[in-house]
Amino acid sequence: MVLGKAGGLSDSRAIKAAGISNTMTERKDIHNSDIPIICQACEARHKGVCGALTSDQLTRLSRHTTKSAHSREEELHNTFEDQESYSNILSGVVKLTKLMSDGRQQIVGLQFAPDFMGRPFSEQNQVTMEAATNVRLCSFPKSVLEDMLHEAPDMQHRLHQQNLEELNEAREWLLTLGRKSAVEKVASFILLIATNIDPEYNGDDQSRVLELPLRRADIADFLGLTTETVSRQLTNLRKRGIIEIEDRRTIKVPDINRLDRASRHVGS
Amino acid sequence: MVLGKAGGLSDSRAIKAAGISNTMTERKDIHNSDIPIICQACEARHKGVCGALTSDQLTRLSRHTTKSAHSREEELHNTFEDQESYSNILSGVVKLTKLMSDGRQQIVGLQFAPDFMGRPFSEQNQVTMEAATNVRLCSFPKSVLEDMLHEAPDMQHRLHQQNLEELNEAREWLLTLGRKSAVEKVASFILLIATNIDPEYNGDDQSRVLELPLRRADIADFLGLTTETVSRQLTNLRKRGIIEIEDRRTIKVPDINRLDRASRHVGS
DNA sequence: CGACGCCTTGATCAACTTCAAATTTTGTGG
DNA sequence: CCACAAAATTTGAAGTTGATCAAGGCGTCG
Repeated sequence: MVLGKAGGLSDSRAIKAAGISNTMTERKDIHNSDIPIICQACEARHKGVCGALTSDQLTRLSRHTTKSAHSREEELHNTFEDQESYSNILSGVVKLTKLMSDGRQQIVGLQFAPDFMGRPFSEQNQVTMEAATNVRLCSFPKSVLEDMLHEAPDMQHRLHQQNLEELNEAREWLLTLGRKSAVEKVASFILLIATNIDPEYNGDDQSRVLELPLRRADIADFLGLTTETVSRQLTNLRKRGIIEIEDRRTIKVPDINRLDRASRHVGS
Repeated sequence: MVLGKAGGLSDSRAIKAAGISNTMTERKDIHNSDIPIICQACEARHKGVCGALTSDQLTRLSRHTTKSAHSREEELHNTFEDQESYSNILSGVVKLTKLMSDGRQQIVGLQFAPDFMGRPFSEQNQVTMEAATNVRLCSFPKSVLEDMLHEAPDMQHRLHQQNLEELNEAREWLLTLGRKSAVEKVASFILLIATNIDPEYNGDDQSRVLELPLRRADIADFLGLTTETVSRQLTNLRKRGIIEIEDRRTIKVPDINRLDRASRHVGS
């Protein structure tokens, strides 16, 4: 992953590990003194695959690590500087899409920080990865990561866990695509975002404001609908008071339980 | 898994390991002399997770192994004789389904021999397992298998591989459910069966006869359609000469490439 | 035979798509 | 900051696909 847009003209900036500054909050507990600086503020060290590594292993891995930034709609590849690589998502949302020869398209998954991107020990699965929002990645050469996987079974295990989670999500989505109406699909999507983006609480527990990481056309590709239908169902939900549309990318959910009900019930 | 139909009245027969006979062809190369008899003819020893075990490990596992038979439509549980368990599919097809509270249903995956059923190291994923055809299982207590997984990293690895394969299939199916027309869906289903059931060749490479493991209602639940639509699209394909319907459960595919085209193209 | 389960076929209907156009938002250059 | 062009979204009207409702056929099992 990293460096993009097939053609070559890309505005992604690759930042050598050493030169990082803005996102790295270097002050931390003393316990972190042996954690590589580049890793200290990284979510992947807690919830991601890197959490399985000792500080020594982390140090070795970090020596080959490269961070990079990518802008919206950029295609992400598992290559960096001619090396095959894997990445962790540091921030942003990545969409996994499948394309048919006649142009029909389906988003088959979304990945959020601190997900791991790539498929060690597995052949291609014919999905393309695209930045849905601006995205920052932390990438390592395949070989280095694979060595690490061999010596840290826990890391393999975490990867397995993530893959199982993806399988659960894919199956949940099969139900959504196969059996839900257009409104239910849109409600399900908003709910998915609400549960994956760290929610911004708004006084009480129920009301929250969401930043949609996808534009209408992407939502449509995710839900197997058209942009027009997505738009119509959003206004449908708005008129029923289930959501408020603050601006096209931001939605307020006054009562998440009502939204949840809307994602599983046909009637009004 | 094993023993079924929630209620209790079930015609599944549990057969203690020692007493197996019919499906076990005991003659085998001398190399197999140290392979447990119960495992000798088992596909799971080659393509399944058991393939990662040494004959010693296999022997230990087989001591706690129980084979069982289940009939069509029986619900399969991860329990046997009050023990939680995992299973390998010896023969038959198992459907994984999701159910909504209002009765809508979606099949989210099919499993064929010698797939492993169960989710070591993972919480529930809210799917129910049902025998689509008559099914034979080989089950082990959870604890025994989990111990085995700990001492045989290769077995974990195979399990991971199978899960990745399931993820690929689920994502492929997301494309089918989200973006294909009814005919394309039905064609895709037949193609899926053709590639998963060991095909019965018919002279040349292209023509083959398939036994459908699902009835129309199940196919509909798999494709997110109604039985009526499935039926209509099958006759549609028949009239176009892409399939021949020998009897409701058996279909002949004269040219698999035409079927493949039908699964991805809209027109006639 | 007769009942039941399963599948097919037909007619009508509703949901979603398609086509078309208006409106809002965003980006760019002066 | 404004003007203007391009992109994204919304809205409307008409068209299609697949669902729903309703019969009828076929095969199996008692």
